[in-house]
Amino acid sequence: MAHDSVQLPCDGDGACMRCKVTPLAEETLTCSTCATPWHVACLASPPETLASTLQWQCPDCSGDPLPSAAGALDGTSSELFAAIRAIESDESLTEKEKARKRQELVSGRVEEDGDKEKKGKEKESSFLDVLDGSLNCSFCMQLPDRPVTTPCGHNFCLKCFQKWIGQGKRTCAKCRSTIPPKMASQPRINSTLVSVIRMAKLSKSNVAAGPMKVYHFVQNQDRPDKAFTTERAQKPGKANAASGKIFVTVPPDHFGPITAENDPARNQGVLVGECWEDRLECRQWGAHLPHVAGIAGQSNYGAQSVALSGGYEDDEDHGEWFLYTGSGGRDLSGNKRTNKEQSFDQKFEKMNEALRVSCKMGYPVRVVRSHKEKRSSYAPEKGVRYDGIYRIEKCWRKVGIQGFKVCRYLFVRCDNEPAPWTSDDHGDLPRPLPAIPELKKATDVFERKESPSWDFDEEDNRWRWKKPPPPSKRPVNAADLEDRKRARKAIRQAHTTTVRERLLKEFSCLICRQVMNLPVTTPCAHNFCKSCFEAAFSGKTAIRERSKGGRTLRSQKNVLHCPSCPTDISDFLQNLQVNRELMGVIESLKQKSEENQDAVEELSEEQVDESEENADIGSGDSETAQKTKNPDPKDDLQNPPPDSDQKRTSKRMKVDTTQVVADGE
DNA sequence: ATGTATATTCAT
DNA sequence: ATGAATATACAT
Repeated sequence: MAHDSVQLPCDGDGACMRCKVTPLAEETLTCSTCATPWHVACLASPPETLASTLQWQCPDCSGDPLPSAAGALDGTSSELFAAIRAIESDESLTEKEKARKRQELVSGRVEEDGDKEKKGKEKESSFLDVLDGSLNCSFCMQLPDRPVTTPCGHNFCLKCFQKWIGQGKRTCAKCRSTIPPKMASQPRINSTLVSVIRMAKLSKSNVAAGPMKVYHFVQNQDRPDKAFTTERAQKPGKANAASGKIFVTVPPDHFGPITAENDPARNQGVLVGECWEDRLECRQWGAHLPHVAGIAGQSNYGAQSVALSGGYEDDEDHGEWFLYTGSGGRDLSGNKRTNKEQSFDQKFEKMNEALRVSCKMGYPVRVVRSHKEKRSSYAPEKGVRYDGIYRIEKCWRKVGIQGFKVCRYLFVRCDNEPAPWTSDDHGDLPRPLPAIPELKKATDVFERKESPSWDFDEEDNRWRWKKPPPPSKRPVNAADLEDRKRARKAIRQAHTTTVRERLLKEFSCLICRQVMNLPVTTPCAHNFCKSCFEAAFSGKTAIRERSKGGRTLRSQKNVLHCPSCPTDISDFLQNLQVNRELMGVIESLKQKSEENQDAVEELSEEQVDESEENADIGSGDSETAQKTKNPDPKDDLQNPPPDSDQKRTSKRMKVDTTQVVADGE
């Protein structure tokens, strides 16, 4: 640990046992598990977001002393922070009252703004009561939908705010402060507030549905350590950077979400809401590979991802859907990398054609938004953010703002996780296409005729591959391949280790402590290797005496004790039988463990590729993966079932030994 | 193979 | 503002 490792909670008097100061209430954090108060300033890794604050566990309970990263909260957030903690630590409420308040939360309203259909009259939740309505949008008096926050610290729904601005108003509807032109023209969604509202709903569903629902939505505290860059890249900063290692194991032409199976580094996949510093770092996690270009794709195959970076002024972002402009049409001769001036028409070729193919096939297209997109309220404040899967529903050409033709694409979100800007507790549902006025003047309109590859499954209630994704045409580079092999090997070895451990634990000889060879089970139900057992009685066996025959036999017989207990097992010794049932179990377990080992060693590169492609089919939906996966026996080795088999066998073993014991007696 | 385009990034 | 390094796709 790089930081000071001493971490102590507050004592009975509320004083921090580390700095001896009694912190203010706002500086105290209570562990969600053990309810111990801690001084925030003395924590090695204080929670960085409000969401993580609510569920914060103290170092003792989490056992997870992550290095600290500065996570300064702005003024608005601090208010919220205090308000939320007020709910948490409201001592005027008994547990019963808290439960009742929670119940009210459960029955609280579902937030919908005026533009959508109201879902009946819903009463204010206790969450709002506690916050004193301070978060509410002053226009619709509801928790803000797509919240935006003015510099004067007042919150509104994006749509309410835009309506207000649209009426020519330039003062805050709540305090009459002047709204800066930038805020008026480019309101940005307050992601902290999104988290707060989402969290309120979480705590709601938490009470209603028992276990906390896990949302696959990340804030930056969940990000891994700084992405790797090559030595070369580190010298002059990120200019002239080599791209650095790609952490995920998807081929470059992989369509759809990047799932945990393809994330050996974190076993998590690329989650909606994940942010990166820049395009290079984004590339390292596979969300959008091109370092410069906005479209990733191949003209004869399809487009896998796009970046909304504000490079084309015709772009129009509505969050769940947007109008995207194709690339090209600009003279970039020389070493220019930016030239906003369009000097010729765009055509459906190269990347623009790749997008059209994805439209035609209904492929899932990953979307990242860059902070450079200044005109969109949905762009992140900084860096590049993964916003999930979209489909291209239509494309066409029109005359762009600069007078030359541009390719146009209607992107509509279709992800199973909620977008980073909504506080919804569910992903996208199929929605009607928006009306596009510019389509009236469009040429070369193209609409998908066939059924889309990625579509909503009404039974599963989620988006998934309805047709197999196109097979990867791109070889995976050797380094990646090695990574993948290593990752798989590690997983399998973890499994074989547990098999071994179980073998040792349940089937070890009480004498040599090894897995039994030719197991014998005594009437007193102790198990040994036959050889160990016999060796324990070498020179003492009664067998020889017996072979002499005669009446004195019984009286001559020695009393021989079981090596593990005082039971006389001399009779058993005289007719020593290997427990063949038990031996069978042990043999099969040993074999299984060895097969797994062999599988690790024998797996050729082709086989890795093959299984990787199979895994691709279900990416974004593990259940689908199961359904569509080839019934290749190797798959079983690669994804061994959980240890249900083992439990069964070990149970059977117990029955068997009882049988043996009964027989013996 | 070689050259060029591309919605980047950083230094000069 | 402008140039250089960089990776991918695609044309030559």
